[in-house]
Amino acid sequence: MSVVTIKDVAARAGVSPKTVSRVINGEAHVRPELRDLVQKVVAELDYRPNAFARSLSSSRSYLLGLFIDDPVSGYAADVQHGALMGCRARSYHLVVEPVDLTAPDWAGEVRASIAALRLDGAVVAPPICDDAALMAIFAEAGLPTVLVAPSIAPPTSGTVRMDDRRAAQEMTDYLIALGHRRIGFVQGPLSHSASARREEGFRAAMAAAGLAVDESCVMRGDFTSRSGMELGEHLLALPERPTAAFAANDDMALGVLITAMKLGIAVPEQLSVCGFDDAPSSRAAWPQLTTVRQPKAEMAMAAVDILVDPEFRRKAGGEGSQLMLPHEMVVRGSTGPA
Amino acid sequence: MSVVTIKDVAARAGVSPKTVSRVINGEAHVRPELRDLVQKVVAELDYRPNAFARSLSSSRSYLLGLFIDDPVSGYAADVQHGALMGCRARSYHLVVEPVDLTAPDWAGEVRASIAALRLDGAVVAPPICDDAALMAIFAEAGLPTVLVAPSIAPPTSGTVRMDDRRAAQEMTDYLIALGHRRIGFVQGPLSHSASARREEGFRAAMAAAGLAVDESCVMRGDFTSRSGMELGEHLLALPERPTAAFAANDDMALGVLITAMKLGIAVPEQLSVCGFDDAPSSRAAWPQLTTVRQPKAEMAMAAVDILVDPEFRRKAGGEGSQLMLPHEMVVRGSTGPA
DNA sequence: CTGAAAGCGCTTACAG
DNA sequence: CTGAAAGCGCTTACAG
Repeated sequence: MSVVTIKDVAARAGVSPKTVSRVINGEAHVRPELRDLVQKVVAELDYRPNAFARSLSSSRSYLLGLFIDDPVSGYAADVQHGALMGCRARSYHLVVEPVDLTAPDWAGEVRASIAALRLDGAVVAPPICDDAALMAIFAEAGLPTVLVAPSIAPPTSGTVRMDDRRAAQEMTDYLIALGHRRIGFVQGPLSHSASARREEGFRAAMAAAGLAVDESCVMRGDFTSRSGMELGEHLLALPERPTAAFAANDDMALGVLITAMKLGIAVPEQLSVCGFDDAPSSRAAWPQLTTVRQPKAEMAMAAVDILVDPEFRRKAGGEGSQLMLPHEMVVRGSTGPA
Repeated sequence: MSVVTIKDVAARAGVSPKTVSRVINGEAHVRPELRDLVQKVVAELDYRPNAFARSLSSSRSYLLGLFIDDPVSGYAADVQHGALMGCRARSYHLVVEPVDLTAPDWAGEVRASIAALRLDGAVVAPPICDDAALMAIFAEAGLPTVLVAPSIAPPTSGTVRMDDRRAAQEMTDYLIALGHRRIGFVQGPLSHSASARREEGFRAAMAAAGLAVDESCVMRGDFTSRSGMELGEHLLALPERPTAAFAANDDMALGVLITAMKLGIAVPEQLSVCGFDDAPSSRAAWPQLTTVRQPKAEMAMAAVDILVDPEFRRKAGGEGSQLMLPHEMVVRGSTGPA
């Protein structure tokens, strides 16, 4: 049990607790010899500052909250991993707070966490980062907040995102370059702001290539593979079947893939299928899905950096910085020439 | 910003801070009228005890650590979700601590977390719950520790698990009942203790049915779908091809399924495939995988309960309790008559 | 550059 | 049943 306190270190080093505090926190104005001495004693005694005492007397908790809708999804896991790595690199700790906007007292629970834990900052994942009521709670608590892939950009400490629109456009350009002209699009749910941006990118690319979008080939899903399967049945039963299907996420693309398989439509020979996210399901499929890698972990890590590292924040554009991280097209076996 | 302190509540209620403290912590010996009055004031002022002050003066932090190998895996996500729900139900908070046993100073990082956060307890997920060095750190720190699905049962505060051996036996029984006699088995990696238990169950069922296990049909994978695909190629190229393949987890089963599909072997008509875990990948496949649902979230929630609820702990068998939670066979489309 | 004093917001013992 | 005192282990302001 670590029972070494700052007093023990001070006594052993023959200095005051305040000097030990200075050394630990890397403050200036300590003679080099003293600094070295204290550091030596700290190491010898294996002293670890009590985070609670620290945060009780200072205004910092060294704790960041990750507010997330559904911590079980693959998306959430990547975001969390990134946030975790960011915290670790900076000696912060991460408290994961699931937020269920449909629960009766979700707001009370969020407020309780903020108040009890004196969080130093919040990282908020989609889709809840688009909820105005939640944002209001953070603002009211004066909690520095960085949003990951939000739809809009409310006045928070910052946002980190990727260019969904452009990525969808690139994917569509790629399909067009393969010779596809009749391309089905499976939209994501309206509740996820990325849905709209991905659709915009798709339409922009089609328009730029002078291709008409047949609205009977555009249908709305809910990001589950089940909806992809159902919509796939409609799409593939169309009198004039599309030669390619682009789904707004991988799970739905997987659903389309499965339906094609059931119907005996060969992928990619008779139908190219592509998704978005580079989710685990994109690799579980066969053929593996062509998709867009979303820098989920990187976005979360950058969010942490903005929160705790003044220098990083400055470089990212200061308070309210809007960081855009690069994505990546991942071409696999599910797409081919028309 | 919540700046209401215990003093504010005490002053407004006309009692001492100590009385407020008693009410908040549900201690006995407070006159009902006073109790009601204090509770009313707490509600009015929206008072939230400062968790740090609380843990500084008491010995509790109201913080539990979830120590986990790879927070990105689907397994981890379920475990975490359960732990989170357990904490929420009891006003604890969860700090997720990834442990990479291959990192140079993982032990130092674990010690630092324990010391800085004064954790009240640790929930440890597989496979790291089988690491002796890690267990030694917890023991040395005097940290109550509950293991989820461990292989062995070192002297910790408790373990929560399912009966892997029996579940594998039931799955094998099921295949045998379907008429399968020649059954391939894809072993999990030796690093996961469950691998051995699942194999034992498979062999026990075969033996009980008087069936010989052809060792050429038993091969070791590493729990990835890639290994399942590779081993599937060997398995399905065998001169006497098995009519069923049982993989020690879903990802590998999925790999076998994909290989079968590539080779034009119909599932389940020509080959039954089943996995273990009820991972997301088991549903992403087509046909969907027959598998065993492992009560991952439930195990983690029970681990939290053992840690923080004396009554639950007593019911579970007191210190060092060994809790066994029920699993469930999930029969889907990937298995059929031989 | 260094330290003595006070205080963060609670709870633990101890009285009564 | 209730409260006054002391203290948890740090940091903040303030001196020097």
